[in-house]
Amino acid sequence: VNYLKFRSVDELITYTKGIVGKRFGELDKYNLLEKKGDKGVLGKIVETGFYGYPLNNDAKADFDNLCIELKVAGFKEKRDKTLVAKERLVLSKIDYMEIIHESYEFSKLLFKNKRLLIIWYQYYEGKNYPMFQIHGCQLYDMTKDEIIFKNDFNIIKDKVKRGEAHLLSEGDTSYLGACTKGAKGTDRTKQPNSDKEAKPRAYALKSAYMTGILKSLYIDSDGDFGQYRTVEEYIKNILKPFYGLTQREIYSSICGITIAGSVPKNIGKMISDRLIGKDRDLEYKHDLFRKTTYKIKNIPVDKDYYPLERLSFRNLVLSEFLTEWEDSDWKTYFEEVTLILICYEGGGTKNGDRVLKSVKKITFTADDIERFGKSYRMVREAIIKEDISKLPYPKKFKEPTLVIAPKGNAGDDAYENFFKHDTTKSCFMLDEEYIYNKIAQISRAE
DNA sequence: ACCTGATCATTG
DNA sequence: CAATGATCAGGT
Repeated sequence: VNYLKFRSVDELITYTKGIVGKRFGELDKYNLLEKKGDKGVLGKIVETGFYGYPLNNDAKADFDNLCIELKVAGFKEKRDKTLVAKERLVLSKIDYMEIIHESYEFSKLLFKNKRLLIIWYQYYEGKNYPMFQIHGCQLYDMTKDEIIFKNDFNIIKDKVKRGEAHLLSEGDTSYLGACTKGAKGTDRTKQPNSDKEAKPRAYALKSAYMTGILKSLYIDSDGDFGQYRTVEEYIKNILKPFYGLTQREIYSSICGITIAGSVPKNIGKMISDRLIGKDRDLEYKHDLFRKTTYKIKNIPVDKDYYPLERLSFRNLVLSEFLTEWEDSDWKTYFEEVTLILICYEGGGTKNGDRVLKSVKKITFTADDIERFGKSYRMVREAIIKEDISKLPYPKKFKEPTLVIAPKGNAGDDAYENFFKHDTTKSCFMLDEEYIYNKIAQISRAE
């Protein structure tokens, strides 16, 4: 039986606004939170405790008559105080045998409906669900992003068609990810067109996309990308007038002052901050930045795009490594981030005299992610055993990968003082050769 | 000539 | 005043 409780969208929204401020504890009239392990429990609590649907397996407060699907999603505050979605939103399982015969339009796959009624609650690490509070609700029309969804779907489909289901990764696509499914990472399933068994995967709205939806709660926008289709195009267009110029020349031409003393090590970042925007302001600069996590990096390369330096990431925080790799923030970060590399050519030249060459974009594949997992686990083990010798020092790897490196001020003894403060004086760095290979892969694909 | 640990100017 | 984004520079 379908409960046609709401006859119009307005009626539904007006009623739903009443949920804001409530906590799961007070909504949970059937004590569903006491049982553990049910992933969809929050949705059920809202369906039964707020919309009054009966508690049985068929109970679905999906408002089919209005073509609206209910989703309960969490957000959290990051260390830098920005708000992000807690996790990706998993949709249906990908049936490898079926997908190759499906077209986007008819794929039963994704969303039963194209409008989502999202109820946002705030999640706190290590706290209890009954205390979590609902902060807002929103009707999101996904047809706005249809072009990208369709493209993402076809990327996944084509890969399976080529017998490469085992090579699928979240990095392949923009909004619609193929995320791994199954409690054990060792589960494998059959695929057409190849004898290799692949990890079972599901369609999911990437968490960066969910964050984008969250932002549309408080940033106004019409979702118009204007003349640009991709972030790369947008950035290249901004940098176009400066190709062939040195860092010093670019800086003085945009700031009006020449660099007198020593050249700041982050002169590239100072330039990209001014020209393109600071990383945290990007979302306000252009809608393109809204639903994917972009990170702008500046890097010196030689004439073949071989990096002269490693890529550094933010300082390691001990407490972040309490989480196992599979559920870690670092894994999510590497899965979802798109690095924009602004390349300056400068073999034999010093910082400041390097010449703006080009822009490259890299994302990480499942294979990359698994390698990074090794480094992560080494840090985790070092922390658990309080033994710095377990850290992923560069010399520990035969092949280039993600390694640990000091990052601080004179006198900080990054390794000796590794356990002193939660935020360490060390960071992850990505090896030059590794980056070179990523750049080469992308250039080949183009 | 690299690696890899160390360091620095800028930023929030 | 510590975190960030990156380069510097000493030892091999």
